[in-house]
Amino acid sequence: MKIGELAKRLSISTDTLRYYEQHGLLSPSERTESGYRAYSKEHELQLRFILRAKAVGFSLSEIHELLKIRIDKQHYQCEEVKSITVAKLDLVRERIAELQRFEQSLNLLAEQCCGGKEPAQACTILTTLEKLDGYSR
Amino acid sequence: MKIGELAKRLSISTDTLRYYEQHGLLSPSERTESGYRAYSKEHELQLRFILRAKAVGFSLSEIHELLKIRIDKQHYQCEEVKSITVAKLDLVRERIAELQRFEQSLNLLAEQCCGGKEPAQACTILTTLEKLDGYSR
DNA sequence: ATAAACCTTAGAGTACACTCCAAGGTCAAG
DNA sequence: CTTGACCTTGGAGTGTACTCTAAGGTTTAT
Repeated sequence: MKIGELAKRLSISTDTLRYYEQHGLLSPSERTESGYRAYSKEHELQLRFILRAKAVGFSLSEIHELLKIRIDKQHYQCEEVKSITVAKLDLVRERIAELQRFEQSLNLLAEQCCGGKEPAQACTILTTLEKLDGYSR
Repeated sequence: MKIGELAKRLSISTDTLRYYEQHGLLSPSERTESGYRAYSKEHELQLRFILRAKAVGFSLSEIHELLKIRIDKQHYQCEEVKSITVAKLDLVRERIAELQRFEQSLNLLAEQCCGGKEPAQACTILTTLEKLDGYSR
């Protein structure tokens, strides 16, 4: 399978595929005589794994860790896979909490503001941002 | 007030202050004879505004929009300020929803996995990522 | 035989918000 | 009068995940 076909099958670009190769996520082991990348069925499975891991929120470097384990399963333990997952879960939850703080503040600002054609001189959003105490992260 | 003093007062770096200047967020109007930046009380207020806007989640380019309004309040309306805020709120909510989908998936993966010393060959996280259907976005 | 559609590489560009560096000028204290 | 703490500039580097470009080689269909 050449790069264009694999890309089309999984709806990604050939650029992305080359990028993944550069970053050690998916390297076709063979080339055709003319130097074209040749991907096998197993490469397609690995790419599906990558895309699914991305879809649940893993970054490429986390996926890299997972791939090392996937490729050499017998030398790793469930524990290690789970700890990558739990670490990611913690990260995601932290990020959600941060965004929820933003949401709260923004919602308050939006609710207080009349949003009308009044000149912005007395806009509560502006004045609140001017007066608000503290701005920790 | 020289750059170092302002930086210390608001606990940010002088690099950041110069960065904000380069990006049109806060430009000291004066320089000392020797070319040092001189900030006024009003500059400090504007910087507080910037930091507070950051603290509620606005990006620097959104803050740029807000500053244009803040500086020239009489030529803008509440409506415009509110629409920037609501647009940001929508963005934040979208991002939260995405992260919550990640959280759901990751949580499911983590819960299913024994997390023990068992070899990773039968790890449910790995097998689920291999089997899972679809990977939209 | 030639045009279209594919493939190759290295390298630059994107967005975001800094952060760090080198090479040099200025200012206050001892 | 020198040391150290400050200030200046331009430019490069960071991390993430691509995306695009140029300049060229290959394959396939007509």
